[in-house]
Amino acid sequence: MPRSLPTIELSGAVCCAPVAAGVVSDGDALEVALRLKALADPVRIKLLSLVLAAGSGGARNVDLARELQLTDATVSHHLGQLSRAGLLSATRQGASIYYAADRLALGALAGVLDPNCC
Amino acid sequence: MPRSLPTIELSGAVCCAPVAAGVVSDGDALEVALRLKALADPVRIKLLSLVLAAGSGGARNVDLARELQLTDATVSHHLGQLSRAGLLSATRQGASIYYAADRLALGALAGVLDPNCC
DNA sequence: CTGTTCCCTTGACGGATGTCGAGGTATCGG
DNA sequence: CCGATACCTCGACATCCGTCAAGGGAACAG
Repeated sequence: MPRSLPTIELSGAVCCAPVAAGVVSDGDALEVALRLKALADPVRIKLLSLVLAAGSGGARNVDLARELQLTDATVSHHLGQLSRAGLLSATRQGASIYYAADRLALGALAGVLDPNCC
Repeated sequence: MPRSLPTIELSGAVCCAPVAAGVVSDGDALEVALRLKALADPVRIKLLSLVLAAGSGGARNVDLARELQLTDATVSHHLGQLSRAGLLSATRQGASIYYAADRLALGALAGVLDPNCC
C-alpha cells in the first residue's frame, strides 16, 4: 500500500449522498470507506450486535471480552475503532465505561449504501 | 492476526437478519464482515459509484482505470474483490468485460446494517 | 493506605492488503 | 498470421491490522 490512508474526523454525522446518486468525490469516498472499515471485521460485527442487544444502557468492556473470549486489550482496541468512527458512544459510570450503539449513525451509513431507499 | 479469516462463498444473496435484531452468530458476523471488507476501501467506493453511474450496461476495466488514474492490474484486483463479494456482475462482450453493480445485493447489505428500517 | 476491579496504552508478532511492473491469454481487424 | 486491444495472473514491496502480554492510571470498598 504505497499511499497510506489519511486520518480524518469521523465523529460527526454521516453526510454524503447515496453512492448510487452520482459519482462520489474523493473526500466522500474516503469518509465512507473509513466508516465501513471500522465495521469490516467479524469481531466488531458481533461486538456491535452485542452492544445493540444491551440497549441504551450500553455494555462494558469486561463483559464483552468474556462473551467474545478475547482479551480486554483486544476488545478495547475494537471499541476504540467503532467509537472513533462515530458508531458508539461511551459513558463513564464509576470505574466502568458503558458503550452504546449510535443507531442514527448506523442508519445513515446504511442509507449511503442503499441504492433503492432514500 | 493469529487466526486468519476463512474464505467463504459470497456470491449468493445477503441472508442474515439485521444486526440490531439480536446477537448475530459467528457465521453471519463473518459473512457480513467479508462483504463490508470488500467495500471498505476508498478506491472501491469510487469504483462502485462509477459503475453505478454507468447504468445497467456496465463499465470496462480500461475506462475505470483511466478515470481513477490507476493501473489496469490494480483495477482488476478491486473489481475482483467486489465481484467475489457478489456486488458486481461481469458480462463479456467481445474483448471487453462490462461490470455492472448488483443493486439488490447492495440494498440487502445496507438492510443488514440499518437498525431502523426493515 | 491497600487491594481490587476496570480500562487503556504500548510494544511486538505474524498475517493480510493495495499497488505496481512484467508477462500471459483471449478477441478482433487486417 | 500479425498486431492491437483488453483483461488477468504472478511476484514483489511497503504498509496496515488483529491479537496478546505487560504495565500503568482511575475509581471504589475496606
